[in-house]
Amino acid sequence: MDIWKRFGEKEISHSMAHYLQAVAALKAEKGHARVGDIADHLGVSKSGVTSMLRSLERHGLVRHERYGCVELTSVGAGLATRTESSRRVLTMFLTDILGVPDAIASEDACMIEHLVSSEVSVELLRLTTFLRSQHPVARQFRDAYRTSPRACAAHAAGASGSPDTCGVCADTCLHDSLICDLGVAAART
Amino acid sequence: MDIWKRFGEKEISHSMAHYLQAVAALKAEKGHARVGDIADHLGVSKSGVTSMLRSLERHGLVRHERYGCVELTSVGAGLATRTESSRRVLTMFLTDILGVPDAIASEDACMIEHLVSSEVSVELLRLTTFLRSQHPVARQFRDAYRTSPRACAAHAAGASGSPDTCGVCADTCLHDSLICDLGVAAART
DNA sequence: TAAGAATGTTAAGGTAGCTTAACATAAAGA
DNA sequence: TCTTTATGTTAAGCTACCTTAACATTCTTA
Repeated sequence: MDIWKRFGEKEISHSMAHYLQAVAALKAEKGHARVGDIADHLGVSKSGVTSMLRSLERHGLVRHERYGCVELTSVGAGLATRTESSRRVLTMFLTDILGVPDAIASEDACMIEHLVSSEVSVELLRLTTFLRSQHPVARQFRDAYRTSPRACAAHAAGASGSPDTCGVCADTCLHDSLICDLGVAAART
Repeated sequence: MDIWKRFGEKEISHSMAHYLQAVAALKAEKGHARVGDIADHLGVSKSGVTSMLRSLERHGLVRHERYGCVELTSVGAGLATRTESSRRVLTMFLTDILGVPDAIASEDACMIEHLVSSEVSVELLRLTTFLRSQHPVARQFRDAYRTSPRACAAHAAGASGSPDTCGVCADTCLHDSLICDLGVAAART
């Protein structure tokens, strides 16, 4: 049970992913990426950028010489592209298939874009493409799903929760536990 | 464009989420959670547990007195349950709907369980429940989806990639960019 | 071409989350 | 009770990522 510890061992951190994407975006937008541009783009200080660039350079993801422009290595560029693609797929899945509001979809996608394996991203792309398509089954799905119950079917039925009928929730209703109001903000103050 | 910075402002961090789940699991399993148990369960040092408990106490998520047992507050317990539920829903979606291998599904779910909003978790539960159900449309979906093409349909067609036909990929094929071999490990050594 | 503005780096410091080593407390047994 | 063992805490130090303040370099322009 040690998977959780590998969080810090991912190929790139959340910050690194966004620095790489910033460099790629600036390069595409204005032809070059400089420390100040990156700082503005990400809303961090220039000194923070300098030190992150040192770290990215150590990881072989960018090239940067003192007072010069920043370039992505091929590995860095690949990572930037993959993260960006992952974010796009996630966002589209969350909005178009799950029907979550744009703001929430964007935020969730931003948080997890760099943590989702390429296997999952690819399958998510496949599912999203399929369910958005003109395939007759996809059309039927969209019609039927719109009216599908919001909560776990077995428990939503109200009938003293016969758990066996719900393979997802098993013995406890996941729906309720997912939406409980935690009031963490209040606890902090 | 500052969503990305709120990564560190989530109600709980990855580590905190797993500490809370560990306490809940130990409490359920042996009736109490002590520092050593938590350390063993998570594979960290006891001193690390002590200091994390101080932090969790500051956040109002646990109660802990010197040399005593650890208790979850109601907020902490709610957070533990929600994270656990989120993980279960994610894992089931990834394995049963997307068809990703168990090991990858577990790892991805572990990484993002605490980062996914409850809105998304709830909708994911609804979708998973529906697609696993005996609803005729769900059955048809399972039959049809099994043979659905693995790549973005428009690009997979091979035909000089007419992008307009693929609403997901737009101008660049996301499928290819998601699976590129990055060789980051190699770059590190 | 020298002054001033724009840009970039270094230095020092803060939080989070981990480590090991040394120390403190509690529990058990002779 | 007194000692041994189990358990928990403190101290010091590490990396990552951010900050501000001070300093260095480069660009621009008069």
